[in-house]
Amino acid sequence: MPTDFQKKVWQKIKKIPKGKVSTYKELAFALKKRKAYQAIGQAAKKNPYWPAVPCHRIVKSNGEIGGFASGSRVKKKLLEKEGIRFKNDKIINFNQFLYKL
DNA sequence: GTCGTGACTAGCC
DNA sequence: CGGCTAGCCACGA
Repeated sequence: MPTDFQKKVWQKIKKIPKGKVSTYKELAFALKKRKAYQAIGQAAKKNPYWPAVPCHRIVKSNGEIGGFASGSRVKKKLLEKEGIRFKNDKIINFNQFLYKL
């Protein structure tokens, strides 16, 4: 049973257009709880609607992929498929792909 | 009700 | 620039 918080988080994530990414921080800020970035991660992890909810478009604020329940390798692959380039586990031109809410 | 954990971030050394 | 610490939020035990 999803909580309101999680639903809000997923709702935000779903708004991220293809080929773009967002950060936990931005998401938290959009939810009026800028310090809940870790809670965002909790919601993503418990996300039952994957991959309906593109939680793979959420990355760390420094441009790294971060973690991923199904494996960061898959996450990277999905993002690359959408046109995002990686340098090891960091996004190249991260700011360019960043989708600000 | 309290404690520990986590897909985190910012600050300090 | 790399490593460690503290702080914040939601969730499960």
